[in-house]
Amino acid sequence: MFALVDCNNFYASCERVFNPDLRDKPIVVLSNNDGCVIARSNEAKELGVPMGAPAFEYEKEFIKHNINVFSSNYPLYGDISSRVMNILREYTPDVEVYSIDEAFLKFDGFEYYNLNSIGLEMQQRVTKGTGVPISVGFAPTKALAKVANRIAKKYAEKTNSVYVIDDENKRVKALKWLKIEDVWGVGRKHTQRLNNIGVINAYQFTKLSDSWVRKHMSVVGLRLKHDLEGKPTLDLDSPAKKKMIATTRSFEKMLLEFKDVNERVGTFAISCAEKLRKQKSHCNAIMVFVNTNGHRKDLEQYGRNIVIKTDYPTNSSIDLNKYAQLGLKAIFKQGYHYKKAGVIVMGLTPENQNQLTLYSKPNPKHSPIMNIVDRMNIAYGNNKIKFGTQSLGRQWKMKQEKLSPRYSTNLNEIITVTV
DNA sequence: TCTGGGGTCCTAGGGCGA
DNA sequence: TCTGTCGCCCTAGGACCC
Repeated sequence: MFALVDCNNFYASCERVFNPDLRDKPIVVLSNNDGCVIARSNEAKELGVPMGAPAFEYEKEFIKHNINVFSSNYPLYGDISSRVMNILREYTPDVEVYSIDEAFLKFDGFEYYNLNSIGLEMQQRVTKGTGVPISVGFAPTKALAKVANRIAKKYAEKTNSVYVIDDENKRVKALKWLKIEDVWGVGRKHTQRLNNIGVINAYQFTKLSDSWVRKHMSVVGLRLKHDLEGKPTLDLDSPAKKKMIATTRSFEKMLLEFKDVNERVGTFAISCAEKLRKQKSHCNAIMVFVNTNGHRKDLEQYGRNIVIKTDYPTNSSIDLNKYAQLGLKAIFKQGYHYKKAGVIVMGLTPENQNQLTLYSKPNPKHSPIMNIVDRMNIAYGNNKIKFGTQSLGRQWKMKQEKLSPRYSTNLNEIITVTV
């Protein structure tokens, strides 16, 4: 059996952990730059705030309904997430952390246990240990565990947020209840295609022929179908090393000058290099992209990307900064209002398994320099060490006007209690 | 005036060597 | 030496996830 454990309204719940006054009050959490709503408490959902709502359009609603608005605080959410996952690991060694707020657990050999009561116990332990409420769904396959979890969440009062699909009747009933667009792995395009042939719920999907599903939804769709039929096809994934690393941002205002965009792109490349060194990898290619603001129909649009192969596998900030600048020079066009840019490093290989190249080799000084840079940044705070293209008096930063303190990861922001 | 960021997997199609 | 075929590799793009 698999379990899918999902934290309820995770970001909003995290904000409540150190601020219990917010219990039962509406909360929304905004994306980077305070752009869109990316998480809502149940109360905010009931007030009709949609997912992805642009914050500026809803400002009046927020005030009118006393909605508590937060900028996203990833250090806090990441820390609470790892605490939740640690508690879950006490129940089974087979845990796949699927996302910041979700994990699949495999319960092999639990045939004679009462899974429902295990679910309730997990829930109590996590809520007591972290303050975050969870929902738990059990089923014989991962896709069905997702369905069970949905039922647990939807009918929280009746199920106590724990639901087990353990017989054929429950499986069929659940699939007939689940709309096709809510099936894990069925997005907008597939929903449209399936609706067109009269499939509106998950049960009808499982009744399609394998060949139709294979043809129109590839092996991914077919695996999903079998999983929903109760034949385990998807197993726990082991935590794989990343295959690409990206740093991309929208700008707080539109940029016109090459030097301004170049400074951002350089900083993104350096950030990618730091992430590479953290996971002890090298990359052999780097992509740089720029985009204008697609929402501004009144302005001329432009967007391009370029991939540059590096001369040798590298994770040096100096190298990647250099390639990023070369890339930007190649794609930047004067006269456009740039709103977004990014750097993605690809072709990742372990640091200690380098393919030798015939004509060029890495500068042997880079590795020790990067080592010192990383150590200084840890000791004195991030971004203290700057590289050539970066401005010393960096003016720009993400808009985060409603940021809560990093209660659990920064000593200076720890909660204070007055008696 | 303001509209996120970071990933994965799969397929089709072209280039290329055996 | 030329040509056809097969399979591998690479890339772009599509679809999905949170």
